[in-house]
Amino acid sequence: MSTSTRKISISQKAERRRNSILEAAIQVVRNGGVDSITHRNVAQEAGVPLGSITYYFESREVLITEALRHYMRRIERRAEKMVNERLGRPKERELTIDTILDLLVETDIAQEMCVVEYELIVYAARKEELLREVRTYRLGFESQLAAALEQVGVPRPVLGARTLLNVVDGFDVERLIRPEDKATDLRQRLELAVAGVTS
Amino acid sequence: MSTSTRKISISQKAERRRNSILEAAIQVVRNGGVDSITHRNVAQEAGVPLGSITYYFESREVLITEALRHYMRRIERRAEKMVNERLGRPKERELTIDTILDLLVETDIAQEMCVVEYELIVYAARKEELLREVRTYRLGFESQLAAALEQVGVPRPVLGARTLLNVVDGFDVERLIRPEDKATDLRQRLELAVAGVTS
DNA sequence: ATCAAACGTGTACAAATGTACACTTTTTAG
DNA sequence: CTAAAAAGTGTACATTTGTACACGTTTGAT
Repeated sequence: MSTSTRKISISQKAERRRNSILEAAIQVVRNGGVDSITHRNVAQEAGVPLGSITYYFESREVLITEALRHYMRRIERRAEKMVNERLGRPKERELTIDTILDLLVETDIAQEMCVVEYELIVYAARKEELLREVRTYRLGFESQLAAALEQVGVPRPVLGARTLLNVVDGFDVERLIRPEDKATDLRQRLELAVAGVTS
Repeated sequence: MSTSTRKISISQKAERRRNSILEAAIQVVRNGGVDSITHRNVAQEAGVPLGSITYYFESREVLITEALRHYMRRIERRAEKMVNERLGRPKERELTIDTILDLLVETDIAQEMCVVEYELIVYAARKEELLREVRTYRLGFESQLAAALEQVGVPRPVLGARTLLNVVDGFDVERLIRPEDKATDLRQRLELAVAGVTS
């Protein structure tokens, strides 16, 4: 049994090391974009020797793909956590359009996130397999939002969800271009769009 | 006089050659992204010798920047032309929300365009000077749309314009991920959003 | 304790890249 | 027509890149 726990703890250590490389890779993307993901950059950022990168990832493309997958999973976890916190006690306060919008705005707060998000999309646009994963990653948010909208009694929840998410995406793109803008403005625009959605 | 015309025609020729390199560079971006802009790729695409690239552009970064500028100017011209065609005879039919939406949808038709557009934005996000130019490039559309909305009597034209453009951007991003979708869907979403804008 | 096997690292190398620059070709002035 | 100057091109090279792989180190069974 001691051997098995030892084994597990070792593979856990390796797992952590692998993860820290992936974290470093995402950080590199944030700072310099996907094309600045090089073995040497990532190794330096992660504080591991060059050889470790090729040891844990068989090629640069795999490293990039895994890093972007890692990013998607992290965002999914964060979003899930936020939904639970916000909508955790369904009987205390009932679901309203307002809480849905709050959720959208607050899930979106991570300004540094959107940089990686669009790097991801632009990169994935040319990689068939990764693109499929990005599709389901984003479809997840869409269907969650659509379900929430339906619950609130919105006439065409799917179309509504898509439109609202379009506004969020467009806002994020705009924020890439005008980093100074605050997220409060997003709330206004969502309210504007939601007026059409609810009618 | 013959000398001067000769001079002009030569510099025109050089200008055309430069332009064809820029066109080739944009084509390369379309196919493989900004990072596939290499001297050799662009030279091959343009059908010019390698040395010509360094001759016309002092560095790779300048080449990329100029190519993206070239792209922006082309889109601006195209949009202007489309506005003129659509709204050219102001007395024949008056401006309505519907014609504005038509314009937005039709200006957006170029699916291959959006690939370059977001490559541009993601690249420019890290280059201060180019970013400023992208800002004014996009502010141009925003203020034109806002003016049109105001003319139609929309209460908050600037906020409305931003929101509608967000929908368009979001739709384009979505189209990067789901290339099969048609632009008819964009119309529906804009109608949804516009219901909020006009109220 | 020992040794094989898995794990991890440092180095070396081939390929690709940006760019300098010697060179040829074309243009222009006298 | 001729020579100087400008325009354009081909080549060579230093640098950066991904990656292979020989080598040391740690782990686990006996």
